[in-house]
Amino acid sequence: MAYWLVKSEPDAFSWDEQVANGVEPWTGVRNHQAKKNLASMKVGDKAFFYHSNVQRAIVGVVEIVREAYPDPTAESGQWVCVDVKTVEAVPLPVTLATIKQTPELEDMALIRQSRLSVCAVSAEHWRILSRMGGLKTPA
DNA sequence: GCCAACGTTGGC
DNA sequence: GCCAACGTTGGC
Repeated sequence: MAYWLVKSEPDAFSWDEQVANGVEPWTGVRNHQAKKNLASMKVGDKAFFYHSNVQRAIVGVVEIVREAYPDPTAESGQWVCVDVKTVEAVPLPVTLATIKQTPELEDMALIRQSRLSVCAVSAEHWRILSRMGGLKTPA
């Protein structure tokens, strides 16, 4: 099982909407590296849900429930999306500022490539972030 | 609101 | 195929 981090601007699509919807197609990715990550996702993989721009924090956990298929919002058909299911909220949102202050996390793709909207997360980083976020069941 | 990083476009 | 111009993203 792999771990990921997906970004969304709360103004466009927020964690509250994700919770309300339960299962949501993760569409709109228009970056080749992010697309590659989407295409690598497997059912059962987990991802942190990150609020970019306004809040800049990890606020929730989602699970991949459908692997990459053509993004219906892309006319060309050359982009893909996955379906993600709400798992749980992060009790203590982990802010970008905190992540940057944590030496063990400084080589995360999230930090190194701030514009990448779908990032891989290592198992170790996932464990650290889960603990920081106050999650009871760090995978 | 500004700016850095980065992707894309188009002229040559 | 190079590179300048421009647009977008996201942090501050």
